[in-house]
Amino acid sequence: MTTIADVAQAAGVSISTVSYVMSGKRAISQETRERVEQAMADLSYSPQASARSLASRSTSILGLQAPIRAGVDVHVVMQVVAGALKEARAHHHDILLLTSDDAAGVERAARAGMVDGVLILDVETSDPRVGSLADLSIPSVLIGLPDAADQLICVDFDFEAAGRLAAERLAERGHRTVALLGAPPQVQARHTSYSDRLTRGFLARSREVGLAATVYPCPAGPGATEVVDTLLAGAPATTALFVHNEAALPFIAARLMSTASASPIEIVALSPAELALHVPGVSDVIDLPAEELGAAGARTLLAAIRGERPLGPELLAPRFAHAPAEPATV
Amino acid sequence: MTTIADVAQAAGVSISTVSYVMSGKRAISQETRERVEQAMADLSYSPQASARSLASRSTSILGLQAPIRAGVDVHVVMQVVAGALKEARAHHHDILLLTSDDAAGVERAARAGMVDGVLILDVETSDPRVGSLADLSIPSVLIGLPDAADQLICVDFDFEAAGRLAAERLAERGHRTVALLGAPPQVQARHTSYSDRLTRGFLARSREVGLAATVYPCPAGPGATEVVDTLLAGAPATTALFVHNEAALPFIAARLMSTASASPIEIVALSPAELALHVPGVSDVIDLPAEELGAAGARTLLAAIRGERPLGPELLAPRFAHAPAEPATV
DNA sequence: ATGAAAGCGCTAACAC
DNA sequence: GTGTTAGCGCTTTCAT
Repeated sequence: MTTIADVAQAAGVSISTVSYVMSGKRAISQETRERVEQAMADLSYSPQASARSLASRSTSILGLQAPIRAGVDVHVVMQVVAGALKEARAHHHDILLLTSDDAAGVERAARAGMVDGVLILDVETSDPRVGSLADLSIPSVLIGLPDAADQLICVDFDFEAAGRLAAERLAERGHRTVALLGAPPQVQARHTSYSDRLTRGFLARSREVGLAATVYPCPAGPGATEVVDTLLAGAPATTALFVHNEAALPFIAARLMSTASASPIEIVALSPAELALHVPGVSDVIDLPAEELGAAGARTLLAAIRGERPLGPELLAPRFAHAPAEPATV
Repeated sequence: MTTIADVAQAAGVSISTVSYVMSGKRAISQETRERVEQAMADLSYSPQASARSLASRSTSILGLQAPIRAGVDVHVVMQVVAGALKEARAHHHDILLLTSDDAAGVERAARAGMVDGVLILDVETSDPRVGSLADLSIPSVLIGLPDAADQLICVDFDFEAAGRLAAERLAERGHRTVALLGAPPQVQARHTSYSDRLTRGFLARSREVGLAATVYPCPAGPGATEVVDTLLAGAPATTALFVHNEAALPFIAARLMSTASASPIEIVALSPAELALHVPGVSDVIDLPAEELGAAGARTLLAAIRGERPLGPELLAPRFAHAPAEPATV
């Protein structure tokens, strides 16, 4: 195992010089720097993380608590994690996986000094995990928007704006009676923040633009088919659907296409773009930028670790995944 | 921040005594142990991971390289990760997420002494990542079975046996012409080890039991419907399907049910049990024990870190997810 | 059964 | 611009 002392000796300098070459925290002459870098390469030296961390009191590791829970879309979670990981690595940080749904795990990692900060995914409206977060010695960032968000750093997709955007688009298209097919029942029952906000935005804007709107929870998979049938039976005037449920979307679309009807029912989906763009029957997709969300969370956490505090929650604005049907010149 | 010195002082003992109380590496009198434990609790002491790791030259962290790649079933990956994480935590270890598909990342973490071992998921038949693994200073365990598996520790589901088991079951049921609907085209093209092994076992045993069997790659989602149509058109004698593709399964099942036929086509699925058990039209499910696989991988890695070497690859035997349709008394 | 002390490999004052 | 050195908080010999 090569140590910093080996490198120093090989380069004919002191160990602090080697250290400063690595950190860039003080000026080094061009010549010395080159000798040191050559020595590091020759010896294929890697600094020891634990020693560095003990001396510097920081780890270059972010804790990540991701949920593995019923109804949570694993695809979205994976993408958020991928985005966070990518961003973290881009800033020379690693990610330690913390057991899901376990406030104690976060505390343990924080107190053992294993991580410089924690990123917490899929936070619920009243999440039991947020309580202990405030008196942690390290910063934390939530992806999600809990009730007690005031004193916490939060990053999320702007679900409320997405709901409004969908209502506007449906109204523009001339619809009068629409429905929101949302998250699975167990997610709605938990009052997951995003589901509530989406609904609120959709209903509010629908009212403003004169849209009659109803909301249905929707199970993933083939079960979605029944919901569609129930909906069409109960509200036959419905001419368009706003679907926020990637796992149900193909089934809903398939069901609508097989249901012969005078005017086909239109679908606007909120989903990761690549999952919904090619589902036949979906006319518009509001992208759920999962990877970007993870990256934003990591970026904000890194900023917090540096001591920067954001002013309020950071909400990613909704966007349609492809250009609207109107001419691009508008 | 409380240190071991604070605890020692509070308990009126030396630092080493506190250390030995924690590690249990030498005998401590009942009385002393209690005083020390009391002091640790009073001060709510957590040992500092980096200091411990620097002194002991081990981290209690497992590196985990999980793929986030086209065609890989995210649900299965998540379950494997969950199983590994659970097992690791049960043995007081943590998990560091390593960037996917990046041999350099594994090396970096190993050489920086960030992890005591690495667990590598979804290894392909000829995986570029396995080359550098052998001359790492720390042990590694593959979940998957690459070609050059001889010198590497591998854990996997026994896909070949699962293929045979499916063929046997279909033959028992009286079928004569069957088909395997497998992984998405891009996975098969990569010659992912498991896909090959499943096919091999299925075809070999089919031949032995007099089954005419064909293999079709199968895209996830609605695209699967077309494959079913193609198959039924090309081989109308087909009376049963063996499906290994969770994401396509509901679509395949739905398609078969809508295709009115004299005798319905039977489906045996290989899938995580909870995903397939309740899909209508699926008669038998061979469970893909994803979580167990992750746990087995972690367990084997922990054993390897302790210095134990297994003799050959560890293959989890396939099992039907629920009791066969025959009377339980048989 | 317990204590003293020498490191582990690095960072960051404090020199010059 | 570079070197010296005192820690960082633990584990683990070596003593007793």
